Amino acid sequence: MSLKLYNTLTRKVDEFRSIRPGEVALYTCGPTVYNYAHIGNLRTYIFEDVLKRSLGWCGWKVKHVMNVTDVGHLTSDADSGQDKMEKGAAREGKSVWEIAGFYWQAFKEDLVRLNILPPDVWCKATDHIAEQIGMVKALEAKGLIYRLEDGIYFDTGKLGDYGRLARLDVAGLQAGARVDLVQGKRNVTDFAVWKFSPKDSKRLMEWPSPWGVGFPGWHLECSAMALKYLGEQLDIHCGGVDHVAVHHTNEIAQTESITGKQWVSWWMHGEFLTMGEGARMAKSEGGFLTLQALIDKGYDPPAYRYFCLNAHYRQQLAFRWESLDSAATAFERLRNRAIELRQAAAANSAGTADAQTASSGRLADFREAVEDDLNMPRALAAMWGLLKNSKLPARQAWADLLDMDRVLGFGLETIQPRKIEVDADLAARVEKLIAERTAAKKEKNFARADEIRKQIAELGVELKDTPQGPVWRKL
RNA sequence: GGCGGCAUACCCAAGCGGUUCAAGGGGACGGAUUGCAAAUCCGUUAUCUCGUGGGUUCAAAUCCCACUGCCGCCUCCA
Repeated sequence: MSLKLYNTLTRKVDEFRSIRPGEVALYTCGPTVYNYAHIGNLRTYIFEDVLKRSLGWCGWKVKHVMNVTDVGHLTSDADSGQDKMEKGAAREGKSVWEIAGFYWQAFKEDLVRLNILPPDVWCKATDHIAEQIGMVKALEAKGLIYRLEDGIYFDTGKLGDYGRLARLDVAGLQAGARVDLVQGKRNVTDFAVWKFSPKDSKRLMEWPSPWGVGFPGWHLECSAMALKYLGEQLDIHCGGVDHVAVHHTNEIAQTESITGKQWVSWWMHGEFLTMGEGARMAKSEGGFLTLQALIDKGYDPPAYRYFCLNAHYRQQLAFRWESLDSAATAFERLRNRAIELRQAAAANSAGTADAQTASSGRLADFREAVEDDLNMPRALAAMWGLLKNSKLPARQAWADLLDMDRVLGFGLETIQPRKIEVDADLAARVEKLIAERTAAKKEKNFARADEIRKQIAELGVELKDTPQGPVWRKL
């Protein structure tokens, strides 16, 4: 049980130790369900999945909580007064609740398609309004909040170490702030813990509170739900790097103000997937790639997972189609190799002592990579080392591969050959051509055979002659 | 303006003081196999080299400084 992890709090890689022996309380920031997740979001969830699997693989029992932000919060168009949820609802002519339900479901499906294990607890912000109001009350009792026209704000100036996580230079922020100052805020870094509904319009989502009708500030939900499900101290809290400076910093401020204890031992952040051609992938900017878009282009979701695992989680990764192609090819080889190995293993007897040794060497490399701050590129290298080792008895290699897959999460145990939906019409045409070609081959009329193969290729079908006869598949 | 990161072969990407002066994947090329292909297997593909220029050190891709280029955050974007 030795695992070294980078901690944003200390900016160092340290050996992970849980608060309670053998158990890990893990909180990961979940999606705001007003639209589909884009592949950049998904990269972060893949990283968190690898973290969670690695903890389990190293022997910890993990309790994982993930929130779902279904409360509308403000868009970046500060003056519009509309929030993302309501905007999504207006766009699609549905209620905010329908929107939230729909995209949450879509998100869950993405997780399944990427072999991301679901959390033990899903918690929705709107199911925890009372807890959030309770936190504001607690903050009020400590004299840490103040009231402005549009909401109740947290006074960050009262905290000595505000911004410790992000190492914020608060003075510097004030000097160079390019954030529009809310009128009356005492510090640039102050943030809303409760927002009032606009006087002239009724929001679709709003709740009464001791301070007035409105809705909770965004940062509050994670604090409230993490406290509820994981207690006052938890081991690891994750999210995207963009959350370091604001969201997580504010979560810490609120939570630790209330409990008086260090809340989170380990903060971990996944780096961004960037779009090669300058365009940034952001939900709020309209154009973004979803997992479904990749599928529509013919990629299998685990190929995207492979693409992500090929780079370290703390490294920015530029999305390029050719890089994805490269990952997709590698993943197909892995899939085929795994299927062969599974079949061979079923027929094979256990290995010799020598083979056992060779095998444990590979596993040792793999373990070292995992334990070194989740170095998946190295872990994949170890996996290929195992697959390339033809001396290893199949049963042994298969057992080791499955063990590695507990971390990698490609679902190799039950993986099936890639199949692409083909309509019956096309299938019939291809079969007919193949029959003709087989006949031509029998007569040694290879020119004719090649011509037919060309015709088949024009239908977007790849034809292979195997010892078992011709095999085809739609590309 | 503040904070942070990155520059390694054709591409992606590990390595972060010596113990391999550089993993793995993709691609390309050569060979085996094939009627020819595909798939598969074997081999080759950074050796005045790790953006450039200095420095530290017995020793640097790995540490320090400068420069250049790129990227991200500081907006309720993962």
